[in-house]
Amino acid sequence: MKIATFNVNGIKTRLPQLLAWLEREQPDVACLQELKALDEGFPHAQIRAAGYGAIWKGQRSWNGVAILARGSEPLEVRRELPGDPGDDHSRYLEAAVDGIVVACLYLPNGNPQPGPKFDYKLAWFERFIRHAATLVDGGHPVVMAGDYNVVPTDADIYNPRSWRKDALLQPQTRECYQRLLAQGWTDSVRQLHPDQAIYTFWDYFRQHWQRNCGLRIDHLLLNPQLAPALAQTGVDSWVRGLEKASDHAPTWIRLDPTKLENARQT
DNA sequence: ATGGCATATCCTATATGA
Repeated sequence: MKIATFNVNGIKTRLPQLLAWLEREQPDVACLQELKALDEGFPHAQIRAAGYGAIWKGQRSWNGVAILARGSEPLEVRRELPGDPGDDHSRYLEAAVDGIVVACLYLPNGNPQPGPKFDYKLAWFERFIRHAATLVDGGHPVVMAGDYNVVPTDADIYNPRSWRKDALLQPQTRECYQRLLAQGWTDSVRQLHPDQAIYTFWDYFRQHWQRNCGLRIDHLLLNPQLAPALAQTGVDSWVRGLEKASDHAPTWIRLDPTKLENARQT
C-alpha cells in the first residue's frame, strides 16, 4: 500500500500534472494541500475518472486540503482541527481508508516572523500536538501526512544560511516538531534514510530546482501501531521537473501488506 | 535588507507562499 502527500499549489492550474502523477505512480492514498479553490472548484469528475474517490475542504484563494483513495471512498472522520472554532482556514481533514486513519494537514507557513502569522503557526501547531496525542495510541493505525512547513534539522535543507530567519527553521518551530515526534510518531522518510539529503520542496527562485537546492518539509508520520509496517519511502521528484510544476514534489511511503494486516488487528 | 517566481482574486494591483 502506497500513501502519498502532495502540495499541489493550486489544483485548477495543476490538474494535468496531478493526473499524470496519479496515473504513473498509482498511489493508494493521496493527501493534497493548497487546493486554492472553493469546494465547487474541486475537479471531482476528473479525479473520479482517474479511479479515485475523494473528500475535500476548499477555501477561496488559499489553503484547501483533500484526501484521495484509489478505488474507494475515504470515510470522513473530521473536517477541522479541534480546539479553535474561530479558525476558518481549511487546513485539516481526517478519514479512514482501508482500515487506516489518514490525517491530511497543511500547517501554516508562519512568515514573516516574528509577527501574527508566526503566532498563528505556533498556536495551530499546539492544537495539532494536542489532537495528535489522541491519535498516537487511539487503537488504530494512523498516518499524519502533509505539508508541515517545518525543516526539522539543518540536514533537511541545502544550505540554512539564507533561511536562518525563516519561520520554517525557527527553534520554536523545530521544538514543536520534536515534541510531536516525542509522543511516539515515526518520521518515515528519516527513519529509512537517516543520513541522506532528501528534499520535497524547491522554490521557484534562482534555479533552485535545477541546482537541487531544496527543503524537506512534507512529512508522513506513523503511530507505533503502523510504524512496523513501513517498508519504503520516496519522493516523486520527476513531477517537480514537469512544465508548470508545483514547487513541491509528491512524497510517499509504502507499507508491507502482511505487516499492515498485523497492524490492523493489533 | 531585498528580491527573485508563481498562484489566486475584489485582476494592469495586491496578498500569500516558503
